[in-house]
Amino acid sequence: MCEGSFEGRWLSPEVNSVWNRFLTVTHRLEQRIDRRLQDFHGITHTQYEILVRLADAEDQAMRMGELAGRIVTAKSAVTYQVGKLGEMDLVERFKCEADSRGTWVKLTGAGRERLEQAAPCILSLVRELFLDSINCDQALELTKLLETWSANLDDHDAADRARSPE
Amino acid sequence: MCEGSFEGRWLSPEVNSVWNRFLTVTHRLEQRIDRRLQDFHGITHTQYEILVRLADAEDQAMRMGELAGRIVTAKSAVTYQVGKLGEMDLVERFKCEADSRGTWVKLTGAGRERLEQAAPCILSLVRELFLDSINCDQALELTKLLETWSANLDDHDAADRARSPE
DNA sequence: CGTTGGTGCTTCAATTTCGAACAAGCTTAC
DNA sequence: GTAAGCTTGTTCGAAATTGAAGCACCAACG
Repeated sequence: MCEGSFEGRWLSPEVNSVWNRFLTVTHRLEQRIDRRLQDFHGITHTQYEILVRLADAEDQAMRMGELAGRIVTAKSAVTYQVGKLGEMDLVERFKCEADSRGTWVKLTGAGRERLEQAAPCILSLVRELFLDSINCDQALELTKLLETWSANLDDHDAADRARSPE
Repeated sequence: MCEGSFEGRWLSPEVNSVWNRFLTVTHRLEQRIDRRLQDFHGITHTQYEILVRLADAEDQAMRMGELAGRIVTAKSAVTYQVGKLGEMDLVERFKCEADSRGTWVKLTGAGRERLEQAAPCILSLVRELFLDSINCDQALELTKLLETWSANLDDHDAADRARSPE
């Protein structure tokens, strides 16, 4: 990237340290958020993410599969967590009319309430740790970076799909 | 602390989407790396991280606690994974002379070999997905961002430590 | 029709992670 | 010295995550 084509087996030290820092920072961020959610709101980060996606969705409802796609985890994990959220009455399941294999998950009133309690707390943490301390230019740059990475990952996924069906 | 006075309860949409993308991208990156490590080299990402840290360490050895600090996980998880790596003979444990509560973990020859096999594969993936597609300025900017976040997290940890001992 | 292939979700066993409780050993302050 | 309090690392049980296998259903082509 900076030092052009790069035949060595190892990354140059500076580059390696960028990647290490990246891993460390992301882990620490998630840990922080997870802890705060559990301490103050009794849900895990995965559960919170589910509530957020549902709240954003049309009709506050979503299909299991799409949910699994958005938060990035195995489908079986979503089944499990939606089960948990169901026990807490934060979420409800409905059979899907159009496709009877399918399941809709819908935010309940209690679910919406819980989210509205938790969200300001978490969002202020996100601002504090992640966003407040960066300026406009940096935010713009970050957005670009994220888009780049996203596109790279998409390419990679596409390449995989192209390879395996053979 | 969480529900205090607070009028912008929600992040603005653009800002929110930065955070969401960030979460998504980091998860996808880790997933990719994990899969490649398991498919081609028979170790998980956590195990790989342990090997990397040990290789970087003086004498290719490290104390359990420091290891847990570097890769960001619970101490018990490190005990577990070092156990696994021990079974595979990639790592060895030694009692610590200076402090007999302590344990040293040391990379074995086989461990070093395994790492040298895996590293180019993983690093090229990291380059491909993460680093190649960004230019020098962006890399610089990213480094700054990571430092900022790191510092924020440090402050936060410090604030915690200051609060709890009371 | 029917049968073949693919999809959506769940179930299950295996693995991993976490936090709390613990044992053992250091350290400090009297 | 020794008692009180930290630190280090492990153990334990509970929770979460994963991938594979399975089940029920759709779609589409003969």
